[in-house]
Amino acid sequence: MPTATAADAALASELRLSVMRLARRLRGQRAATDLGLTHLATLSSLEIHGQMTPGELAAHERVQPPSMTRVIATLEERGLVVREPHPTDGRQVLVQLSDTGREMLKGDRRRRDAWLSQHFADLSPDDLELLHRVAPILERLARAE
Amino acid sequence: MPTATAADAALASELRLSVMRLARRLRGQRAATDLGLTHLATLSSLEIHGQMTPGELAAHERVQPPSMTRVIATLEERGLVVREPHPTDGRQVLVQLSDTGREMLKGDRRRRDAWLSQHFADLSPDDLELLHRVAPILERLARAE
DNA sequence: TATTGTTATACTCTATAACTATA
DNA sequence: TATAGTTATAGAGTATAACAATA
Repeated sequence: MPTATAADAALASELRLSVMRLARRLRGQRAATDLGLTHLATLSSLEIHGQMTPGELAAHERVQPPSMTRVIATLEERGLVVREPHPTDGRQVLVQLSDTGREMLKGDRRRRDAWLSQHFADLSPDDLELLHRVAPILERLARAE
Repeated sequence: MPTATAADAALASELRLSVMRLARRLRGQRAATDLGLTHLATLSSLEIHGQMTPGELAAHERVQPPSMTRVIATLEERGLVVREPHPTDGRQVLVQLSDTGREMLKGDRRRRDAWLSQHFADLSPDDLELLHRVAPILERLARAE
């Protein structure tokens, strides 16, 4: 049935453009913390999953290991994460959120999302409900193989 | 009512992370054309709106004018757009899609969206319906003041 | 030998500031 | 003077390739 495929392609195109434009917009709002999005996402991952190795973080955030090395270096410089040697494998490193990082993350969350939630005011309750239901779907797409 | 605000903030946080992760994922798929996302969005805008000035394109794509200058230069180098002097205002320039650009855009659309629509296979019809309804909302957010 | 992480290097995208040409 | 566009320059983020340390 070619109709379904064509509809999918049209939806893909529309969704893709919207997501990219919104992402670019959101990227512009990061000035409040002066941390990049991968930095913040990395902190969030550490908050959720506890300590992780650089390799795990790289896989989780979908960046290459050298990129994660740099992200971690920046976070460590600012005292937001702590690096510890792995107890049994000398090659590996364990990264975890510092108390400073945890507080910063918590205190900053409201600010980080201020722009977006502020613009929720323009949306109807139905639209908000829709966003609430669709967010996990976008996350699934982002994490798909 | 603090509940609504807290719920909005939580939704904002969730949506923000999902959108950014999906955007990063989509960015990685651009290899097929080796053109950046702003380049492709610019071509799309020209396809939809016809000829536009660099300033209009910059405003539409939410980038600064010098960035759009470079985007246009790349597109012109590849013969995808044509620059013409403005008929009445010597300061302005009109940019429009070339035939090559139009064909490239058309022929490339399927490939560009292949990754995304391919992953629609993992979603239920209900999820797809949700995505269909949410795309314009994301676009509205992206274009909000 | 294979794996984990890092360093060295380069590329892409975007921004701000300064400049040119025209209105 | 003000506006449209461009050029010059810099910064952030990411990638690949080469390297070091450990398993």
